Amino acid sequence: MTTNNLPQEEASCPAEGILKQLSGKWKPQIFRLALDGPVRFNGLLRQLPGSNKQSVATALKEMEEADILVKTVVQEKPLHIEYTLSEKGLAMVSVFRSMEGFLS
Amino acid sequence: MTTNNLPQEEASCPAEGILKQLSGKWKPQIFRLALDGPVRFNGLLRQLPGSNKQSVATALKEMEEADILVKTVVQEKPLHIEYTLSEKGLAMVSVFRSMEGFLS
DNA sequence: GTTGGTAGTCATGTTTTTTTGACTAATTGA
DNA sequence: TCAATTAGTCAAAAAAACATGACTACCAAC
Repeated sequence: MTTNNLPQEEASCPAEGILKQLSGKWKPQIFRLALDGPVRFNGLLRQLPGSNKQSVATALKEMEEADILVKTVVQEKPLHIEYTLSEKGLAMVSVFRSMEGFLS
Repeated sequence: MTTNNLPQEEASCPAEGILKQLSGKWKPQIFRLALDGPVRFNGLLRQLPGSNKQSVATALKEMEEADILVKTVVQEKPLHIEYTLSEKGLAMVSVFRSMEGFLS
């Protein structure tokens, strides 16, 4: 058999994939805002000073792909899109909480 | 008074600093190896295929500065240097464990 | 029909992170 | 004294992440 053709990360450190899903310049803050309720693209742009469309769009897409956020088209006027924490996302609160003990 | 001159990260998301201390291409794996006992510079280079001196040196320095690892000169022959998990580093195991529930 | 809000994409440029390869310097064993 | 092992540093290049500005497309109000 072949020895190991998984990306070395996953093989040697299970936490590494999760770490990647959560890190980046805007993801932690988006996560945090999503804890307070559904977030929206333009809303995030306003709530995250210094951010930009491209970066927010990328973060949202990656967090959706990682099944942290769920994207929903809301059939109300004005028609818009909401991003909500998935069950997995919600469960990840424990990860964030475990980090809050280390405020230097 | 001034409103808020902290780096926005720390202000808006406490976990963000810790996330930064743990993320990077090699830090999680170094952390994991350090769980099994003291690690050494050349040893890490051998144990982390694809790594390089510069990156390992930087990771070790940053993890030392973040008080995750403690650097010790071991007065044995051959005289060498060991990096051991600090108390804080050891406590951070809980952070890694909290992530291990999310293996996709 | 023009303005303004929704949610983006695309190409490009800048900045940060990571890698490469050469080099240093002390210690040890033959 | 020569070679190997220890643990790095340094400058430069490559790769990845992030930012900028222009543009698209849909819908609603005026």
